[in-house]
Amino acid sequence: MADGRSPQGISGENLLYLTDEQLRQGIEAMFFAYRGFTADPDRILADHCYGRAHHRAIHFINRAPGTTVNNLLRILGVTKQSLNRVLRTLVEDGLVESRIGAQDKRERHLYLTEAGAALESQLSDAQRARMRTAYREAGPEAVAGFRKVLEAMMDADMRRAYKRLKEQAG
Amino acid sequence: MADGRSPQGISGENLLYLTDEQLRQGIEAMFFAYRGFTADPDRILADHCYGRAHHRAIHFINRAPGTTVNNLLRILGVTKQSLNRVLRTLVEDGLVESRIGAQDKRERHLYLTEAGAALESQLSDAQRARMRTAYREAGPEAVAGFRKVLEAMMDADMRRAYKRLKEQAG
DNA sequence: TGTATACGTCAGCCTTGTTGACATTCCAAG
DNA sequence: CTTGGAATGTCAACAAGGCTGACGTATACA
Repeated sequence: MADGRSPQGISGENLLYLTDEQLRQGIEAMFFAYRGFTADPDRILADHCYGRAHHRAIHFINRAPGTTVNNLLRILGVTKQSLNRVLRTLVEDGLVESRIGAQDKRERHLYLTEAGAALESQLSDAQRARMRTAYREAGPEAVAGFRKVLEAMMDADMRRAYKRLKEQAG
Repeated sequence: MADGRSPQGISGENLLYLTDEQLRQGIEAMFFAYRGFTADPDRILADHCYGRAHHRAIHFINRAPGTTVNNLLRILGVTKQSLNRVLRTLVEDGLVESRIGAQDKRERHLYLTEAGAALESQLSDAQRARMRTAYREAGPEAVAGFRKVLEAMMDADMRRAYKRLKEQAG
């Protein structure tokens, strides 16, 4: 690895895209792209005195209405204290509704209110617009590859969560 | 857009990958993948009592040795106060050396020390390993598409910074 | 009845971002 | 030579959003 090549690059096949330099460019691309990815929602959120954490909660509540707190916790990968702080302000501000479960009354099922859905679609529109431009610029084959690599980059449990969401509404 | 299709999806061409649902899946893929992307370095950093901000500084100093603080500031997109705090601890801990500029003595040129380079390569190895696995799993065409979409997702100034780094050491 | 689960909450800590104010050093233009 | 502005560093204060630990309540279930 000290020669700037991955072990695979040395063995037989011509895997130039696996050189350390190519991998590093991929790493930097992820870094810079993620900044672009969050830039538009961040601006909107700032106007509403919210942060990225609120966006994430709103996004996944919209994606899976009626989801429980525990479920959301697993998807977001934060502690319940962190999530609760965000969730509490969203409920107080009337963007999220928390309903006690019908079967299991310990659970709280989360829903966006009308106001919550309005903010969600404002954020979502902005982020999709960026995505759409990038997708159109890159073309369908590139998009397929993009998603393939991203999926391969996820931790196993996140990949499961991702696929579950896809099937749910795909 | 209320019908779940992008405007482009309606006009003539069959651009199914631009439906709102497809775009949303891309958004979620970015979110989950970025978690995986940072997971390995984060674990290593925690052992050293550092955070992601230290990683970013170390990465780009390694990438462009002798870079100035201002240059780093632009690349990282944070305030000088934020960067300075991180940089100060790295200098105090002997991972980064800050040399006063030869031509312009106001500038500080940043270099990794041996210890800094050691941590950099530990972090880098871990992150590259994840990237390599993902790349190998997805294949060369997917990788090309991945990078194409990421580049298209960046803000203009970040795309310039990204390309400059690529040319520098590509 | 006792244990486990789901959720909320309080307190405190850390990292990492922000703004504002101010000092220093130095280049360059007048 | 002086002065304006750029590059850098530093102090202070603050906020978001992570974290841990501890504790309480309601519910479910064996």
